[in-house]
Amino acid sequence: MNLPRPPKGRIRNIAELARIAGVSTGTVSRALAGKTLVNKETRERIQALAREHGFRPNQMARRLRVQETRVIGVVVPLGHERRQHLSDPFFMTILGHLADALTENGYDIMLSRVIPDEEDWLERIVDSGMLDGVLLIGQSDQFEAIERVAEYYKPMVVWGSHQPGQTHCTVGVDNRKGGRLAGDCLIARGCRQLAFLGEVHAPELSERYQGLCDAASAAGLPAPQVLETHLASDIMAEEIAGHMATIRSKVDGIAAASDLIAMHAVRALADQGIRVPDDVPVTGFDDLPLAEQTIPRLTTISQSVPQGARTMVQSLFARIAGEDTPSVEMAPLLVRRDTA
Amino acid sequence: MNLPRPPKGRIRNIAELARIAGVSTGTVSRALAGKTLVNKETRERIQALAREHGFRPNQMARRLRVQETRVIGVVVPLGHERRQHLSDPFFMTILGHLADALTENGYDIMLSRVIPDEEDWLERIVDSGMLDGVLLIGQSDQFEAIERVAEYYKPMVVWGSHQPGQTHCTVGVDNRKGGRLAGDCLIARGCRQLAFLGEVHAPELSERYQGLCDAASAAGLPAPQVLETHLASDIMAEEIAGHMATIRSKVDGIAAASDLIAMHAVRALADQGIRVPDDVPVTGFDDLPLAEQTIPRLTTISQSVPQGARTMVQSLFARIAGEDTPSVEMAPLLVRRDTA
DNA sequence: CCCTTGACTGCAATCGATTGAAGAATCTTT
DNA sequence: AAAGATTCTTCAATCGATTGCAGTCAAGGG
Repeated sequence: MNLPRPPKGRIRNIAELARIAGVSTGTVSRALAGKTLVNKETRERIQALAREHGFRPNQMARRLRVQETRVIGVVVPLGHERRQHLSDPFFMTILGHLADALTENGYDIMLSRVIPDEEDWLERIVDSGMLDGVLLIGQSDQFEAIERVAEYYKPMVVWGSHQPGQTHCTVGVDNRKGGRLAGDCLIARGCRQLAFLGEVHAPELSERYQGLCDAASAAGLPAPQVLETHLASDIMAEEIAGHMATIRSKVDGIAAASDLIAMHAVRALADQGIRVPDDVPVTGFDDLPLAEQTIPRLTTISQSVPQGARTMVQSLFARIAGEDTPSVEMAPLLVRRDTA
Repeated sequence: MNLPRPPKGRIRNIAELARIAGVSTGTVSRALAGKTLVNKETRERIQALAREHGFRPNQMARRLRVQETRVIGVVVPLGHERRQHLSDPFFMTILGHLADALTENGYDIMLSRVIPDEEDWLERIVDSGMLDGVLLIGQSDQFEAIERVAEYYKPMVVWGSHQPGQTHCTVGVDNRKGGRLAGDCLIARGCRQLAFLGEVHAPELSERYQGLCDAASAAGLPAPQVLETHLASDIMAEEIAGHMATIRSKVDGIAAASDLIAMHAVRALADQGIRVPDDVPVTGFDDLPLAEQTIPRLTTISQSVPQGARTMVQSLFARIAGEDTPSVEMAPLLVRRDTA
């Protein structure tokens, strides 16, 4: 049961093992792979020898040879918002679910956060020869680059929004409809002066704002104003606090671009003695775990992140197997909790 | 500025590129690496050709040859608590910070969640030949296995607690002192009947409980009771709610094993009309972002996760360079917020 | 005019495995 | 006992790069 503490005279490759076993490298390779092609006795003898010396075949070499890595790249492009970090709760949440789904299927994960300075950042990743497939979390402002690569590189699935006629395969929620749901909810509570708290440079967020506008115009209200906020959490808190200090009587309902933003908004309002939702209702977006963790719990638009992650992984596996999978657009869902 | 949309007749390796360039593979290799050894004109011609055909050298082959991967393994062993998922907020938080530090230094990250079924799970990882170094998040119940590997594999740093005389290099907080701080804080608020909410199977958590006992005995109080709770978040919520329903008048102060547990406890207490901190103060442990995101904000013991992550990465780089770094034990810090 | 030097470029070994084809040894079958 | 079938095992090519060493060629020096 015990593994040998100091693996004696370290063996570096199958050639050395072959020498001390008195067989050829081919036999060793097959023996360690458990192939029945080699005699049971020699096979077990070689395996015992390998165990004894703590030898394990070099995966880099094996993968080079078999041209299959069982590694999936999970890539977060930070184009429009460079200061945003991986520790962002949305990334972390979806990454956690992707990781669970991938490891359960025996794949390793290579995690990259890239700042798309070089135009060919994505080509570098997919052509590196290190990956069996790629999952992109968010399109950022890199729609063109993603399309270009999708033309020839099939095993790639992107979390983001779907434009008519696009080549690359996305999984995501209908952001515009999500924005609409948030707007309708606020209006139903009697809000007349809506505001969108976030930014509108990334396509996903801009669509959420569009949806909010849809709701407003359907109710005969003016277009909601945009309160600009960066996505990097270190500066976000102050910015939001600043906004919240200026809105008295100008805004009576807030649709935030994300749960994180909503959370900061609720906190800033509370600090100013403005009651949520009685004075100003607030909606989030994403339905991350944190939406349930705040008190009051956030009313928010659910992106079904766990389900989305599973869908991405399934779709990717199908693509690795050579199939061509369509984009999936999930329906957003209003989750009513305590803030609106 | 525009990359070619359909990279014409795909080139698969430097040999093909060499052929159409009319030079040898050696020259191509050197040219693409930007070595001045090759004539400026040929070099630029080859680079242009590569760009034109969208060719990029295979990293697997290169890394096999140069025996350096620039990939760091980040490994989460789930020994005693198999149901725990990667999406756990503590993992995600520290992973985010590790990822930031590593990518800033040009390293990629290979993420593995392992369930240590096979005794040699860690050997498999470090001997895979795919990694320049390994960061382990948590020791779980795998102290032996980690020690065994640390004997011969140097570039490894572990987040966890330090036992006297151990071989492997850890970075972590003094958990016992942390438990003591939590206990002292609760006692100072007048609590006489403390409880530890969590589990005591992993060494880190058990030390936190020890610290709590230290505080109790220093104040002449009986040993705090342990309210057992799993770490997997799906079952945790109910379990905690169950506990909270039974403690009336038996417990007047709760030290939770983590922020996540504390958060659930606060919520469960609130649902029962028990006020926090007025009726029952609660402390967390970790000081994750979520501790600030709940309302009320959690009073908690800070593990300085961002700093710890930086320390791990620095220490690992030193080890990759051949130095031998000592373990680092950081001092925990009581962060007073609203729950105790 | 020969020799040295410098500037490139090519050759071929190497990293550490996998695997098809061919060879050797043993066993059947007639 | 020869032919054929089985069962292992070895040989050598292959995956796609990198790099020390040797070779070529032209310019410059004596």
